[in-house]
Amino acid sequence: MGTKCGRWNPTAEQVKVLTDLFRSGLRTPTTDQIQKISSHLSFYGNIESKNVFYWFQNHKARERQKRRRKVLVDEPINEERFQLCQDKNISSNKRFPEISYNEEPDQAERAIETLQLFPLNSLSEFSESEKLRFFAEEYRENMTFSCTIEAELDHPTLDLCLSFFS
Amino acid sequence: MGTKCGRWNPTAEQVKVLTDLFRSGLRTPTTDQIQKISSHLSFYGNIESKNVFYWFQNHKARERQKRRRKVLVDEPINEERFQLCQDKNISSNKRFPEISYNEEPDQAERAIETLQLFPLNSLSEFSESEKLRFFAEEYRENMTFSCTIEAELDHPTLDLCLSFFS
DNA sequence: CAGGTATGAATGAATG
DNA sequence: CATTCATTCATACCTG
Repeated sequence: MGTKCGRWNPTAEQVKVLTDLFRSGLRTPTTDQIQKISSHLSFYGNIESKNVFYWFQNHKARERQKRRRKVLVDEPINEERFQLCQDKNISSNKRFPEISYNEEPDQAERAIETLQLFPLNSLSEFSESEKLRFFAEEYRENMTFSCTIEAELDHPTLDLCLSFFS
Repeated sequence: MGTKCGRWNPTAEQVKVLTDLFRSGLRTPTTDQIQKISSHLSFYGNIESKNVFYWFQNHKARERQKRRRKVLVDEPINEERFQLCQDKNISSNKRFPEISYNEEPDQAERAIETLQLFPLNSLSEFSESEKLRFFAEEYRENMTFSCTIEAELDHPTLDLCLSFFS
């Protein structure tokens, strides 16, 4: 338990709902949506609207950051390894299963490979393309979002078919 | 060795380079810098960008912690202020209407208590002195950072003379 | 092996 | 939306 209670400590159920919403495409909930989500999640424990707000802010930002770094470092080096890394993803964190490391069979080999692919002076080229990187992920932003989350518990379903386009 | 690869385990060389960079004044590297550093350090072993990111975050934060603890020892009076400031956060957020479905019974009480101990003007004053206190150590933050690390090995030098202010 | 410490990792909460 | 800070969790490693 986070006992200190200085800050919000989401329960597993709360995280699940939030994650489901996120995976369903919700990124920047409106005030109304935040209210409803918060109200719904209060069933599972203490929560405030701002917690929901921050959660989405953080989750979106970190998803972006993660991708930013992956694309530049992992992907170009070796796509197969990257895939393997994703597939072998084992939750190392009880609360938020995240990416995990896969053991590189040969570190020295990879290092050499990396250096060959990315001599220092060629790295600067990526700075440019870095800026036009992720447009695709934003395409949902202004779309109507309609989703119903199954709570898997005896709590009423969270119906988010809100007046989204008013 | 922690061959488990459950989490990144920096090699001595990696730590040395990172520490040298830190000592040279680098505190919060940009994404580009993180990329370059990570790429460079991959020569010494497996590493990801986020490892570099976390390393600087942690190192800076813990440096701050140490300094703060030292100050607390020197001036015990400040300790109370620190504790109170950290434990009881004033809920005076304007962005969030504080709909609060689960109101903490003693929240109002604590808020009053906090206000009594720290009238607004004294709080801001403290905040300012805090900033001043640690200004010295961060003065490099926005300055141009230019440093060349000697790797002491047969690996090419890491040249971080980047376009810092673009 | 137990307990403590150092530190990697994560994330809530801001701020500009 | 990015960036940063504070705090906490998790784990490697050391020591007795």
